[in-house]
Amino acid sequence: MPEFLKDIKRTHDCGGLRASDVGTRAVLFGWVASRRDHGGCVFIDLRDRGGITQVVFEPGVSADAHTLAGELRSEFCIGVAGVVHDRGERRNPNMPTGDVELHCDQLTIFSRSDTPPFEIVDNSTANETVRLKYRALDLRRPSLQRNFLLRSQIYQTARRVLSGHRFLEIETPFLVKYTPGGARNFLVPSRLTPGTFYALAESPQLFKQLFMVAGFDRYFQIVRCFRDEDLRQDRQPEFTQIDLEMSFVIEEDVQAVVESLMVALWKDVLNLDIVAPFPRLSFAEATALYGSDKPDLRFGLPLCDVSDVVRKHNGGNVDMLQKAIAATGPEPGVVKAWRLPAAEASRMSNAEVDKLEEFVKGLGARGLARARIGAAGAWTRSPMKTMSEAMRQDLNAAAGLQEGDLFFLQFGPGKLVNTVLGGLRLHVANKLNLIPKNQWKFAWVTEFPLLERSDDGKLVASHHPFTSPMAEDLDKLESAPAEVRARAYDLVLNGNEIAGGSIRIHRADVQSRVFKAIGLTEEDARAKFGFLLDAFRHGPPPHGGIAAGLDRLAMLLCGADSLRDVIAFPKTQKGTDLCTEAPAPVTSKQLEELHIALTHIEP
RNA sequence: GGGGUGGUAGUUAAGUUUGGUUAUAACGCCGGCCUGUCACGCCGGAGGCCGCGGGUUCAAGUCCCGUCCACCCCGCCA
Repeated sequence: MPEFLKDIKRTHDCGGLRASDVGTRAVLFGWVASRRDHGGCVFIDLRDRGGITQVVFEPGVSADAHTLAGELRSEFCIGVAGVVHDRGERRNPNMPTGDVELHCDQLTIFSRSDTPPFEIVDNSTANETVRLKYRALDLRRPSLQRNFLLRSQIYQTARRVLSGHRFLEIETPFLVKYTPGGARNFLVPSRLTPGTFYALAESPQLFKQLFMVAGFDRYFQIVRCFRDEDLRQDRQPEFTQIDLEMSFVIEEDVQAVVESLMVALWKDVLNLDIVAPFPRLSFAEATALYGSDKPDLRFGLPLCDVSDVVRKHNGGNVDMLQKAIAATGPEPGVVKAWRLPAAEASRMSNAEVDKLEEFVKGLGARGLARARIGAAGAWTRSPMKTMSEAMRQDLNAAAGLQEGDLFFLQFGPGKLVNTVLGGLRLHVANKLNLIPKNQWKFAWVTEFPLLERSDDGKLVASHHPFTSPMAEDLDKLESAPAEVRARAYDLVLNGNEIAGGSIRIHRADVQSRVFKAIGLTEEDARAKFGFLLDAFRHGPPPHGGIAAGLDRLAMLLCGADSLRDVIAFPKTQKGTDLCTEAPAPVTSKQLEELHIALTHIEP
């Protein structure tokens, strides 16, 4: 008696059989996706990662197999052998294998299954919580299997493209020295040196710069990074980057490599031809027009800065606007407007418009000044009734307002105004379905500010302290440091930041001026990055690089809604893994070994 | 740290506004019948700490307070 696995080997996967296989014997292994038991005749949909094939059990073909098939239930793992038959008139056009079926004459049940906690189907309605708990079952769903197939293709393409550009794949440590600034690190206690800690690397940044000093010239790595920050739909505490660094380059060289990678990814994964080079816009343009440094360019509807108009009229007899432009300090007050043209505005009821105020309050706004434009530029339903006619007319002209338009004003610190109006632009566009599907709008956002104010008003590096300032702004490093632009660039796709990088500083004099600008003394710098500064004393090449978020790329290429659908074992928003129940307490013995005592919390 | 949405059979939801008999449905599950289904069909059945803890009340899924969990967002993410 021939045995499955030993004598009877798999001949196809469950997506492979076609009309051309009719008449041949085939052996399939997989899981019972569904059964339709007609008593005298049993149908099984058999699923594996390749697809689904209908298997038929009839007493006339094999009484044993037919009897055993009566025991089959969802998610039993089985092997079947038999002859491939043409389904003729009864074919199923909805399945790739729908022209054929396997008439099973040998069946083995490898293992049985409890009733699954949710149905293993593509359009599963099961709550994500229960799916994450039973992640292995969730990962059986064809749509998730496809996501990981595409993700695997991304690794292959990245390696092929970058190797083709002479990049060397070299690994860097995860257990690294804690460096302050930037993302919060996960800490790992050292048992061998009690009282000291490693940090989990938030990125290989400093190591890849050492590679350039080492003369590797071009490095890349598909690398896990760890950041102990709050999670989002597009942010996980551990995530994967396609990280690269190149010597003897300027911005365009790095960007060209990334563009070639994107072109190849879209071709290999989606068989789409995207056009490079991608358009460029400066950080100043992006935030001015879209209120964001990662603008969604699939639709227009830009913002409009009307600070000058309001300033010219000294607030136009509206108290809150007067106060807004009078604000001074590190964050001068701005007034920005957003116009929703009549065609779209007519699709929003006044009640819906009023609801937008609640939405923007959630973004941190105090309120939402707004108006519907009536005949002859009159403002209706506006809370700013005291506004002077002169300023109203100037605002109409500045924003290009026409009858039927909706008009929104936001004022205050520039960053908040941009968050609010940029968020409103996206919110309304989503609500009104103004964002075209199946479009890929890549863009480089360039000329980021080198420095920014932290909460306590001190200047900090906005990217990292090794980012090179733009040559034309170098002389402002001491006189107007906040205005210095960096040789930094982000790649943006459909409103997502998918890569970010910069040309680095390789000159010691520039590096110490940047340290000085962020209030870092020579001693501080040595304590924090001494190993890098030491290396840079021995002929560092000019260099720059970038890191692309592989998970976000996978999410976009898969059309997934969340990073959790392209990461095999993702964390929840509180950073827990519902499948393994990490993080978890450890024993007091383990803590003792590490010389760690818990305060306030019992182990 | 802050704002919002949700939690009711295995699953997805209704019921909560206005407290009142035995908490409803679909899918799934179990048993029976069925040789052409593919959302199979027909007959029968089981299945509930209404997230958890307190309170108000003659009476709480429903009202109040607290808390936990999940999701979305702001801050944060050099």
